[in-house]
Order: sequence, then C-alpha cells, then structure tokens
Amino acid sequence: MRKSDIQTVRKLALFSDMSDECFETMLQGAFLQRFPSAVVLIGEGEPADFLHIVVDGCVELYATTNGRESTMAVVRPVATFILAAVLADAPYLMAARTIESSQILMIPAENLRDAMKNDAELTRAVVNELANSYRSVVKTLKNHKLRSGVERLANYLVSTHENQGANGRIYLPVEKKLLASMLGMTPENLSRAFATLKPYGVRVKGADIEISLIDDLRVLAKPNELIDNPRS
Amino acid sequence: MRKSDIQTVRKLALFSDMSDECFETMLQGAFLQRFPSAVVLIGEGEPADFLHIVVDGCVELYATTNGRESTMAVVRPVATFILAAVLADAPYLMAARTIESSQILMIPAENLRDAMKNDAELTRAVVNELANSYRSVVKTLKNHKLRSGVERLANYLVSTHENQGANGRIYLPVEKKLLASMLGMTPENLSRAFATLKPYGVRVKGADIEISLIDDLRVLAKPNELIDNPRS
DNA sequence: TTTGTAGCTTGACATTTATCAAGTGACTGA
DNA sequence: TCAGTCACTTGATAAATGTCAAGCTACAAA
Repeated sequence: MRKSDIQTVRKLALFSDMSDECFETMLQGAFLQRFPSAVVLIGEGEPADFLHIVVDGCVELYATTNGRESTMAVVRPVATFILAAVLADAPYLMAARTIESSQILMIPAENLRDAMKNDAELTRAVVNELANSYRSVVKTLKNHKLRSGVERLANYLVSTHENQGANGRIYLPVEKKLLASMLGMTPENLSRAFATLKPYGVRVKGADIEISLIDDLRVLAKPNELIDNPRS
Repeated sequence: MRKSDIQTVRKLALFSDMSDECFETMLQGAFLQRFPSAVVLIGEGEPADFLHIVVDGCVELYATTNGRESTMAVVRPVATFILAAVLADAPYLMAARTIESSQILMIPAENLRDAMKNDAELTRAVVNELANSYRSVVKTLKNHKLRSGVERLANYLVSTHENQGANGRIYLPVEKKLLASMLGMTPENLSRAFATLKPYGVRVKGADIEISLIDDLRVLAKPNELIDNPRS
C-alpha cells in the first residue's frame, strides 16, 4: 500500500483523530486493491468481514428482491460504506459494485472493532459517521415517500446545479440508467421526466444539462433543507 | 421519577451495561412525563435538545414537505427515538407525536454526550443502537423502492402474523389511516389493497384480520430476510 | 468500413396509485 | 336522544408510473 494512499485515508474524518499507533495496527491485514468497472465487491446477505473505503473511482450500493433491483446510493472518494453492517456484525443489506475502475481499501472488520476498543477518538468519529449515515438514509426515504418522480428529478437537478457552481449547466456524473434507479424510476420515465421539465428551462444534450430557468425550476422542486441538504 | 420506571429504562439495551454512577448522573435533569394522545413532542427541524424514550404508550415519527405528510416509523415501549439527531447535534429530520396516551422520558442531549465520554460501555451500546437504527431505515427504503403497495401490505401482514403467534388471525395495532401512511399509500388505496388480498385468504373486520391462506399470501408477498426481519 | 452492442428516447398501452365524491357505521358530546 | 365527527369503504375518474416495442445514436470490436 502506497504512502500517499495511506495519507489520503488518514485524513478521512473517520480516522483523522485516532492515534498513529492504533491507525497502523488497524491497517495490519488491510489491503488496497484496484478493480475494473462493474465488479461486484460485496453481495447482499454476505457476512460483513471488511470495512470498505472508496479511495478512487465510484461504487454503487444496490439492493434486490424478487428479481427487481434498485440503486440505494452512490459512493465517491473518499468515503466508507457498509460501516453499519461491520459494527452490527450482521449481513450486508446492500450489495456493492464498481461503476468505474476503482481503488478500494478493505479493513478487516475485526481490526476496526479492536481499534475502537483502544481508541476513544476513533469511536467518537464512528458514532458521528454512523449518525450522519443514518440521517442520510432518512433523507432519502423522505425524498421517496413525499415526492413524485418529476419532483425528485427536479430536486436532484437543483442540488447538482448548486454543487457544480450554479452557472446554468450541469454535467451528469452518472449514466441516466443509474440516475433513474437512484431516483426510483425506470429509464423510460426519466426521459419523460426530463421532457416534463423542458418548460422549466431544462435542456438535455447527453450528459450535459442546461438549466436556464433555475428560479422556475426551484418553484417546481420546492427544495427542503431537511431532505436535500447533505449537511445539517 | 418513580423507581419502577427507572428500573425499566435501566434494562434498555442502550443503558444496561453502563455504570450505576454514570447512569444516575445522566438522569440528572431528565424528566419523565405523561402526554395525552395526539401531542406533538418534537417538530421537524428543531434542535435536538433531548433524547426521547417511549416508556409507555406509542409514538409516531413522521415527516412533511410541501403540505404532504408521511409516517416514517412507529415507536413502541421501551425504545429510544431520534438518537442520531442528538449525537450529530443536528436538527430533527422527523417530527414525533403521541398516538395514544404515552409516558416519555427525556434526557438532555448534553447529559448523554457527557455520559458517553465517561462510560465506554454506553458508547458501545450507542454504536450498536445506531447501527441497528440505520439498518432498520435501509430495510424500510428497500421495502419502498422494490415493492408495490399491495406487496408491502402483504408482507406487513405476513410479518405481523408471525409476531402475533401465527394462528390465522391478526389484530391491527394501529389505525388503518396510520398503517396506510406507514406503507406509503392513501387510506383509500389501503382499503383496495385489502380487497385485492381477499383471494389470498385475507378477511378484514375492523382491526381484526383473518389470515386463512398464509401459504398463498406468502407466495404473493415473497418475504425477504433482508427487508422483513427486524433482527439480522 | 461494417456490424454489433448499449444507452437512450419515443410511442402505445397497461397497471398502479391518487383524487374527488358519496355514503356507511361507530363513537362522542351536547 | 340526537347531531356531529371521524374512520373507513366504495365508485368514478384522473394522474403517475411501468411495460413492451421500435428506432436512433454513439461507440467499440471485427
């Protein structure tokens, strides 16, 4: 494992305050690996043996039942995923796969749990991370229970527009098929939702989206702090 | 605060392993209060000043946006709610109200956070509780993204049937209006969903439900361990 | 270049879900 | 006792969403 990669991980909020000693011990038996796109990293229902950290690339968390499949979240560097399963020592509730070539750090679950016993700062950070993960899923659930498909798309566009500099255009960071699944709709319906937003200044050219009437779009979207703001 | 109530709370998984000293210190400034039905205990977006524990009665967690409202969860004794907001020191993402006369223990957020600094067992229990809360919301989200309304109802009936002794009948513990909101549908639609399940041996008489063809119902519901099992 | 292949879009249609309106029955409070 | 309210149900209708099929485009492999 390269020193620069270790530095990157060390700076994660989850690990930044723990002691050097505990950090190094925890990384014993951890490994950093590069995977090509579309590789399934973990399967739904498997025992949680490793904490995973996306160091580079992009990972999709998804769930299936009865032949259906849905994207639950998309994880970008540098962030952990399936922390809760590791801590509860329970099976993964979501599967994970790379959606582009990705570098993944895998820390044995045992190591993390041991490190938490010896390092109060780590434990504090874990509590924080978990609490925020929980809040993030609650927001997603609110988004789905309280809004229609078009509204979810509109809010996604408004948020993304802000995150990307609010300059009247967006570049979609994921394929539309995946975006549709994130938003809980079919690809066909996403196309139609984009068409519905045309009168609100949304023009689609591949992954490039023009947002010319952001105020009108916001009136439709009615963004809500307690759903759309990742912080707070 | 009565001794018997303290005993009850003490036995909570969250507090059972902490030291007597920390437990008592934590309860300084805490108060146990009885509320009538339909009282709003906390509002969406308010700062998280207290950890709440349902000692008796029943509490609904719900969320609103843009005039719409949806039930996120129902909390029964003895359990905590909005732990994550308290730990993240962030505004409540969900509002809470009693749905029957209830006794609520409120522990100042500060006290909990202080107690965690001094009691490693409490911290461990908090991590566990948080991880399980997270997993619970993920299951709810999967339920909504992967199933239709009728399927959600069918699975609710199958689960409830097992929890209530699997003897061919169920007593609905909540009003149908609330059940509808929990399941993410309108009351009208819930009525129709029950009608749809008639050929699967579901007969409704008020809050009493007869489940005469549980095997057929299970074939329709296709229950999934990783959605419907509260444990694991 | 050709030929796939995959992502995306569009149309036609089916299904699911919501909305509006009306009516029933049970309980409550005057 | 009676009126009113509320939960619930049902029907009619509308809106949202999914499915199936076809076609288009861009990109990649042969």
